[in-house]
Amino acid sequence: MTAASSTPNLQIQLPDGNIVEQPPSGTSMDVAKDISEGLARSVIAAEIDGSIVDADRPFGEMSTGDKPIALRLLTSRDPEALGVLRHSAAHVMARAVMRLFEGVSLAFGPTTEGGFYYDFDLPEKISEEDFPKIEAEMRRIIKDKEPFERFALEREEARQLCEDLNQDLKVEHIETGLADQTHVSFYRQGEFVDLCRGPHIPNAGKIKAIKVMSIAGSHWKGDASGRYLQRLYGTAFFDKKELAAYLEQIEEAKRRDHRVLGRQHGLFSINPEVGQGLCLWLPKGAKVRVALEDFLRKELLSRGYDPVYSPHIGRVEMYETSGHFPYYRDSQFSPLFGSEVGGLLDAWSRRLEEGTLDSEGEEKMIEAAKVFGVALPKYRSSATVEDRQRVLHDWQKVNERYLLKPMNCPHHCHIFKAQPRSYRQLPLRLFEFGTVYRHEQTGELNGMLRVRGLTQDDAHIFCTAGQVEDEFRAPIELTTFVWQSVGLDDYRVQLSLRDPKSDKYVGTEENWSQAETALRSVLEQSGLDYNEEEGEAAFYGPKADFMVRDCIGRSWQLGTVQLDYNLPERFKLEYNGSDNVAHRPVMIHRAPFGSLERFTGMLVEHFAGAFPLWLSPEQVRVLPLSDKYIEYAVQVAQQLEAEGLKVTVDSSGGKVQAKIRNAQLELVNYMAVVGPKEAESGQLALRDRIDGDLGSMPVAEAAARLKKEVSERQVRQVVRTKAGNAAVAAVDSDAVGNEY
RNA sequence: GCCAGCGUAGCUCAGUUGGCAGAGCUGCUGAUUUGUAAUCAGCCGGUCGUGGGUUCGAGUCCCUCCGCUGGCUCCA
Repeated sequence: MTAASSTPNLQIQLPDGNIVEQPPSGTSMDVAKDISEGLARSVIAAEIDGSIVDADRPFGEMSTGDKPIALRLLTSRDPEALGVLRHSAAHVMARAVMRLFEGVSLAFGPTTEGGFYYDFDLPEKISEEDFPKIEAEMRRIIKDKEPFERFALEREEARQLCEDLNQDLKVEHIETGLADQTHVSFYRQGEFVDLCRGPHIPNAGKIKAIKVMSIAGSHWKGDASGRYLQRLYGTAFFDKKELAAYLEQIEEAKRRDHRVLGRQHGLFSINPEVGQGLCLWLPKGAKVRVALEDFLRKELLSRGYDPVYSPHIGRVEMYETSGHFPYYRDSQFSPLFGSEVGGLLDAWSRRLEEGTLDSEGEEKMIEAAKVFGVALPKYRSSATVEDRQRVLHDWQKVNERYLLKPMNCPHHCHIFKAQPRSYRQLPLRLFEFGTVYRHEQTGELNGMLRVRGLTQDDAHIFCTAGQVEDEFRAPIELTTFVWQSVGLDDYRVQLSLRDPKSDKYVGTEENWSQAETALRSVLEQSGLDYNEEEGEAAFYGPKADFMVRDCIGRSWQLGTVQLDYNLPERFKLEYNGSDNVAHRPVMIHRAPFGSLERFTGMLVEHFAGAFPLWLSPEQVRVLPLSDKYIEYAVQVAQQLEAEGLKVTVDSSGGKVQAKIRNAQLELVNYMAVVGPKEAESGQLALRDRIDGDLGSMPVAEAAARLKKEVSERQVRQVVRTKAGNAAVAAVDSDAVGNEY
């Protein structure tokens, strides 16, 4: 197609298999132009041999050998293109900020799931009032349609350039983060030059819709002790309609906020006087939880789990054995001491460990302990800090210290140990809805999603190494079953494996590779969508975490299945094998819900408060036409209750229209209107929250209908249609079972 | 824990340059006796998150603490 030149042309293979030729200076854009001007206009970037690059990168820079270069032209229709657009929009935003503010130091500006951000260090505080002028400046930049021009420099030149530009964070990054690079790339857009890996869109005019979303704090390279930066969030799209839809989705998420709906519908309450992060389950919320617990308990019992119970506190020594106490000390509530001097010795011991206790302070501690009647004769004669700590620790051991339990597993390990175990008893599956307490940082607390007192649907499976595969498969099947039962069918799994280069892991090499192979093969067989993350495993074993996507597209990390080689070792768990020799079991932690608090909060948002019948705290409300029919209404309610349904009677005055409106707004699944006709014939007029009036029918018929819906755990997915419109619409009124 | 914003009745919110604390819903009382998304009237309800300061005077301006929200860091 193009004229031959002295250097040999490169072969470019298009997705349809066709091969075109380009000189080494040719670009993806040139290929596009050869195909059509229209295509060239819509090209955003290119995928070359699997990596995404600028559309104007010469092929010569990227040719790796004699194979044809695989080229895919990306337009706004390709999902990858949006990321490129947003990254460029981040540059545009940074450029606008530099035009508007003095002394801006640029950090990083990556894309995120919903848009992008850019971190800045600048003397002035950016506030929301600045957003309109930042957006206006961005629009001016976009209107100029200036290109993004890439150039590469040697590291030292690059460092010098950043220094000349007064970009000290970039200088630091070149010196540290990019220390192993010989060349680094920059992008220039008009007066704005930024150290950047790219790729970028051909010119700023491709950005059709932008919005600056929010401002927040962040830290340089994520180090909480590092330099404090201001993070400006924004988003960008190829189309104004897409931006509007995105903003609408955010509004929708706000309307579904479980904290708002939880209060509005009387599900739960979190009150600072009760305690930060400690939730009160109000009767209606508790009914939802009971339904979830009953459902799961029944499943577990039928799947070979044994119920157990354990107390809310346990001796600190047990958590020293498990390793939780020393390792997670800062996110636990302080220990409860059997003796009033316990707190003093604890603080004393910590100071010794931190090395923050001078001899004067040490003397004061000794004196203070004496006041409490505690003499520690061996303390002074102990030479080393370790010996002194041991003296304190020995005293603490005989004087009880308890921890509000942060984990159930140590208790369950002791249940395993409570009797001699034979291989014939394995796998042993112990489950408990165990409430644990963790002193989460104040800034982390979030409604029911992050609390300080939470109930895990916890279980620990003790099994032989050979049983790992089966015992890993079963909880995964259970988890997916449980989620489908509540109407969640969009999920994926993250398999977290060890980092082969690290030595922080416990357990033998053989166990790990055997376990990782087993987990991978289970996930492979299950057909689940999963990805592997090397280095993300816990130090004690590999794990599979479940991410669920709710009906408005948000991801939640909920259930988990984790292998553990550590606790059986620490608690010296053993079973007698068929060879009559003691063996160490493998332990599996698993929780399909994660925590009842978080799971319920997520469900509230997923259903926008409108629970399916089987989970609903108020399944039927009987509405007497007037006071005259309250008696009959109560009778109907009793009949429905006798069938196991959750029923209330609205005995307030007023018209039935008002009662219906209230019941609809309170998301009661079914209404039963009763008046003279029904009272005479032993009927009720059933009204469905979703489909409206279903007509009169005998009470028994209505009960049977609802019982069927409950037992099938039907999820008739509900979606709010428009802003402020409380109407709920069935996506598919013929939906049965768990499908929607 | 760090940064920013916010805190007025049970809930949602108004409250002007500093000048007598308001509305709707909820709740209570009464009237109404109702057929598939709002019957009417009256009443109750607040040390304006806490403590201090500036001022003749503070919901409003300043400081402290507490709490909430968003983000950062963390998440066994």
